[in-house]
Amino acid sequence: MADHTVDQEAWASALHSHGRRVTKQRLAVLAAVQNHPHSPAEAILAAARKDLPELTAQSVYVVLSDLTDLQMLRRFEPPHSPALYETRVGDNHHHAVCISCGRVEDVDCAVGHAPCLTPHWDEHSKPMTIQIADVLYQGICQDCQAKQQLPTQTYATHEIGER
Amino acid sequence: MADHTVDQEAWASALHSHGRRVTKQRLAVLAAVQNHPHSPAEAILAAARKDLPELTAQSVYVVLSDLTDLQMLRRFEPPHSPALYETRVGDNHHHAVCISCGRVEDVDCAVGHAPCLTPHWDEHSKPMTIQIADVLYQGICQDCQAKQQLPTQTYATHEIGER
DNA sequence: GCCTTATTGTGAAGAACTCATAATAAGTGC
DNA sequence: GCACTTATTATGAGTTCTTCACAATAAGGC
Repeated sequence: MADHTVDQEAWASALHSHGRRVTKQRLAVLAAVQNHPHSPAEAILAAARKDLPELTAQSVYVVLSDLTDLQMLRRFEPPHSPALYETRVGDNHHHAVCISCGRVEDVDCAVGHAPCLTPHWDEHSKPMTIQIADVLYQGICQDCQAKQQLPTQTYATHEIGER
Repeated sequence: MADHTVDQEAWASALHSHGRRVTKQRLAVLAAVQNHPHSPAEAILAAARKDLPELTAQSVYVVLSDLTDLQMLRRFEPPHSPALYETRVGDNHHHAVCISCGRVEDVDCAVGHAPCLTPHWDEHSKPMTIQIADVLYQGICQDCQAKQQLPTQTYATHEIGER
């Protein structure tokens, strides 16, 4: 583990520049998200409570959605799973989700810096001004692929959630 | 409106080929999804009840998720919105969501037939075998863009859901 | 038409998230 | 450093979307 003081100061100044007060709750949530990327609110609460036991779930929800609006955090929602959060923002990366175990991996963009930002519109649709293009890959991770080779293992279609 | 009998027979044979019985509930749900693409379960229930008033919400949920597993329907979950369903499957198209009003438009793939199916993996991540790449565009539709020009209109950040 | 078993309806429960309001504490000025 | 103002957090309940267990119903094969 590296020196967390550096991160804390970076978070503090980022909060300041967005006109937010620097509270231990926000710092704890930010640290928890950084140490546990792709985690749901519940897991972030659990992690943050190791530093700050009196933190409540509702505060975590408020902080997460506020920081997401500020673009200090990024939120994404895999199918059949609660929303996940991460600190890696602004680099336009995407995600791959294992449909068997729910594991999430980061994926850099395949088509350069701003991929697929110029969609081909249907003839009958009204074009929109696109701001974000999120790509969600779904597949099977190496571990689950290995498990499915075993004879006793039945094909688990929708077993997402790593609880 | 075209002749619905044709569609019904197509749905019936598709259900048969998946080993499912042909029930009026399934046909009503399929017709409702076809006539109201990108609709949540609640709207599908309402639409299907016009043909079949005794249909229940729980049946709709069961039918929708079963038909989605069979790939006869496609399900996707825009942020801050319940799951939406559509009958257009197997053509690898994507979706654009207006972050202001929640309107959804279909988008054909920008990069050909199977776009972005070869992600660039992080150095530290374990590659997965990718099966699906869902692209979710987020932007502002023409109507909302026009509305935001008006002085009295405040910037509505997260008003999704067309209830 | 009858029978078997998939399918649907019933009623309730669960997970994830949000809301209203009171308590607390961060930052500002003295 | 201390009081004050207002943003922030905690409390407790409520909402929404979805699923579960089990009984009632009906589709399709004989």
